[in-house]
Amino acid sequence: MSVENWLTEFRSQGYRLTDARRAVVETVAKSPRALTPAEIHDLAKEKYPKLGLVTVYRTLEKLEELNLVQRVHQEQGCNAYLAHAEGHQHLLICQKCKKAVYFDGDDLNASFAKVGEKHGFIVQEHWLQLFGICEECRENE
Amino acid sequence: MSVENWLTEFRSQGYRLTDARRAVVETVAKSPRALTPAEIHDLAKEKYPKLGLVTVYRTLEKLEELNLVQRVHQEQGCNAYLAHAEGHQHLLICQKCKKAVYFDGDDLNASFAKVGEKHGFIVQEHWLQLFGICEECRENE
DNA sequence: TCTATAATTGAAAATGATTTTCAAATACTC
DNA sequence: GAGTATTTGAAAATCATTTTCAATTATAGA
Repeated sequence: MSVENWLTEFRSQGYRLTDARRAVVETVAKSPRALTPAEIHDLAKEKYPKLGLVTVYRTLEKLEELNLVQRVHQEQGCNAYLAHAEGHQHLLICQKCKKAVYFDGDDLNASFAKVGEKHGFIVQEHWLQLFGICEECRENE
Repeated sequence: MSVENWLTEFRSQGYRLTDARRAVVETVAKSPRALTPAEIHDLAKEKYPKLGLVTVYRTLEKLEELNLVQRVHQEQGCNAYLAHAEGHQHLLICQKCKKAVYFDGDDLNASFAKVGEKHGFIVQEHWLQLFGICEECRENE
């Protein structure tokens, strides 16, 4: 989904379109990797210098509510945000450059249900994230 | 691994055995679900009333370092600790009572490697957690 | 275009979790 | 049992996040 779509989505929920929000949305939408609120603040200030960190938090809250971004959990912390993929997707993250790629794991659902059954659980959700090294990073060693 | 083993392990690393540590270790080792530092503090104070929250943090740090506990990530937060399983294991967590059960997912490794390959990644680690409702909780509806 | 108004803003203060500091208490070695 | 280095809890410091609030701004309607 493009930056414009995000902004339209924002408007259609009754939220106003401001320069501050535009700067945050563009920053997150264009990033190849998950960013923390502080990182978003730093990057987005280049577009809109007056931007306050509080507004970053408030905008992320709304973007999460509209399902346009998701929070990403990593060893280094659980407060980074990434543009959300359509449908149910999983993440593949490069341990070096932190680039995130979505993949679908539909074929794994049956295995997950079976594992649950074995332990008396009815599985309703799952979290799956793969970590590795991407091609680019391997080449630039 | 039993509480006594944990304490022995502690000693063999040169750490001293104190009542405060014993209380923390017993609390975490015996819990069927992941606990936050504050929860551990509350529970362990029943065994050792003088216990300070700071000591809970410090003891958890050491237990994590010795691979006796692991941090568990959940929707509600990422600061809960659980006794670690032997070898590489995954978690199945009840969304109602929060009980955690380990399972091994060795048969999934090949699928994970293949997903990575498709995107140019060499997969080195993965995080997998299943959430559902356990048998007991279904019965007590 | 101009105006009225409600939403949004950033700064500062408040909060909550975690970490650091430090003097007193203590586990362990000899 | 004495000496010493480790560990302790309380209080202070830190850091991320949230709340408060007066000033600013986007938008709807004149």
